[in-house]
Amino acid sequence: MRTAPTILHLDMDAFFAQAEQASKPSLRGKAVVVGGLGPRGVVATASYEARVFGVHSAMPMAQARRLAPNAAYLVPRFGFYRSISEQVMELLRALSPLVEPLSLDEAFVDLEAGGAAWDADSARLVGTTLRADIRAVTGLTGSVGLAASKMLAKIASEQAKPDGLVLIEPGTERALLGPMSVRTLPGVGPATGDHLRRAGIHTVDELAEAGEDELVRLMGKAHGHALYAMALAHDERPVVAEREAKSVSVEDTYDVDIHDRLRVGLEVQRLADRCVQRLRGAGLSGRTIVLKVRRYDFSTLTRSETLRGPTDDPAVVREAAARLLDSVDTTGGVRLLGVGVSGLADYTQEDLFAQAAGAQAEHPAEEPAHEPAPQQPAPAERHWPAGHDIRHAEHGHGWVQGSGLGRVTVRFETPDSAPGRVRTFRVDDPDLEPADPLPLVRRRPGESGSTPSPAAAPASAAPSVPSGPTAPRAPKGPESPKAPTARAR
DNA sequence: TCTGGGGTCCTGAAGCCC
DNA sequence: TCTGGGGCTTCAGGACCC
Repeated sequence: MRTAPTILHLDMDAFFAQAEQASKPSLRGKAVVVGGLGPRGVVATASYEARVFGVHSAMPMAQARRLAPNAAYLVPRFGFYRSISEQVMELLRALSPLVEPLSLDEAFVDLEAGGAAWDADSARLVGTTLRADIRAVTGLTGSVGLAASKMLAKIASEQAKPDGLVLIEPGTERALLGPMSVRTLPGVGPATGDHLRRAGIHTVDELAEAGEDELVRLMGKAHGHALYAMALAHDERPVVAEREAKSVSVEDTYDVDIHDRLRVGLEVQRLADRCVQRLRGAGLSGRTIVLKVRRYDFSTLTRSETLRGPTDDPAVVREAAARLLDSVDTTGGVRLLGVGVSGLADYTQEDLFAQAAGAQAEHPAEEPAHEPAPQQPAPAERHWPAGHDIRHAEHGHGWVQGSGLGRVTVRFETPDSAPGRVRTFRVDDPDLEPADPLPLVRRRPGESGSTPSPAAAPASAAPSVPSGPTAPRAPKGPESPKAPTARAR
């Protein structure tokens, strides 16, 4: 255990919601909820103004709408958030080569490894400067935790929220942790929390008093040992800059349960193709194919099959997924289907040749990621997702406030304008076109352009384009194909 | 109230091999 | 030849995280 609080944890405050507020002046100071807008959507992030009403992440959207009917409801724009995240990560990498991104809005930094800090005073100075730099470059606020271990740095940043900095002095950890709920500890969720509570363990102190043997008996070997170590504030995990992906998967929840077995089969084929696209985009192949089925009653089951060798052949993955589906009873309907590949391996030269040969016969997988889904409207009846940027030939830049019944309502404003006016158009108005997000902070003339600007980001303006394999990596790691959602706890 | 999507890690059962 | 046991892999499910 190091003796100086030189591990930094950065957590952007209500990241998605804050980014939307920064880009839309009329939403500043207002309740903003970002998440899926379908009947089965959940909240990805709620602004602090929305949290006052009890809205929080992972809550069903329908419930959020009941709690905060007047909030602005927006779909996530991952390309936009990713471009901001890259600016932030660049600032972190200037501090140390050891930066471990956890998601778009969170990362650990080993300040000592970068020579940026060596004691409490220097660490605090780095944290303060970093927060100011993030504000200057992105216009957004983030909270910083500083401690001698990852676990405590994360707990510190949680305490610092929103828009603050907390440093935990080495030597004070156990006194600080002791009275806290066991749920504070990473890895203790609802199930483990309940389990411990039933055993009469509520606080970290009680966890430590229970002793290692008792915790192993209660929670199993790995979890028991880990819990005991955390209770004593022991955490030697290093900050790891490069992480390799272990699996790649895609899944879809359907607005309405699917009962037709044929349709279930077709969806599984489509998911298999999408999964392979992601796999190939990451330059990977995999050996184990996993099918995931969530039934009408929310019961979830998985079936997997391990092949003799790794593959990135869409036909092979499709066939394996179909075989796995054969062993699943879907009567009653399914609400979610997913296809994943694990047991990943690097692309091999042989694979490349095999694909080249197969590609001529294999057209489906070569289609773009945004293959037209059957339910997608024809170009004539254009779809304008809430919150996305838009440009009008006469009125300029704005964003979609809502659409329906053949109309789209647009608010014309930019990040550095005053709150703008609202106008309504026909959805097929030829003067309207999707636009790229504008930078949140306007660069002054003569300023270096080394930092990527959100406007340079891949177009989230093309709303039907998912964060496919060719999109920039989510900052979980250079090879990680995942596009994590935000959090707001 | 009715629960997303993308991941990671762990456990336990079962089968296989030596 | 039979049995036991350890070690390994595969598979399914659960918990957790953002």
